Amino acid sequence: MARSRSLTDEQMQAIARALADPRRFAILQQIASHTECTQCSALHEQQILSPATISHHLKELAEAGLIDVRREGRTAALSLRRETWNAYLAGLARI
Amino acid sequence: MARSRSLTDEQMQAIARALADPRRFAILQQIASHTECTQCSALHEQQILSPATISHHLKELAEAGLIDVRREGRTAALSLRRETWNAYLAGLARI
DNA sequence: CTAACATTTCGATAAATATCGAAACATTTC
DNA sequence: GAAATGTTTCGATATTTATCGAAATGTTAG
Repeated sequence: MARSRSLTDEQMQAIARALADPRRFAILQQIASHTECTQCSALHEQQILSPATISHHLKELAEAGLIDVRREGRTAALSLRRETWNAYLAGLARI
Repeated sequence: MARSRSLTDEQMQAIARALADPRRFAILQQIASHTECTQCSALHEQQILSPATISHHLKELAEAGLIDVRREGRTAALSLRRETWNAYLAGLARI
């Protein structure tokens, strides 16, 4: 079980912002259900977005702490950080 | 217990967008903990925002289904719609 | 009905940001 | 090391949107 300490207001906001864009959220969903998204290009095909834009969104998600990006050469393993995700849900629930 | 049916993607998005702005989120929090926010002007004093802007944010929150606004003359009762809120949390949890 | 108060609408502005093409940057494989 | 493949950075653009002041609208009380 992930050790999720509670998030600061800034972290909460960063995540809320990251989730606000529909495409970005779609990307996150795709990563969460890890269906073949070991690369940017996989996302590129499924979403109708240029590699540049995908790259930008992945960066945002990573900076918000929502995903992990492990690069191994030309491949990448994208994964949802459940720890952050749960902490975010917990934060919202505390409203 | 409110019978919250699950939200459409559009509703989820609308809420995510509504939560993305820090001021708006602060307003929502204030409403949720209903400390004396029976009027726009109360919010006006606590947030550093013009009435016009508060009004705008309240509209967004209402349109996203996050709050109820019951006006009674010059007073208003603002309240969090727990039903929507829970449905949103449930939607996110389903990722 | 008028004065006082509270909120919304309107119009404008400034800041944020999603998007892309092209160029630069890795990394692997031949 | 050159070609191929995949990703990021850069610069530019267009859209969105948060914000406000001022005017308009509504509501209560004298």
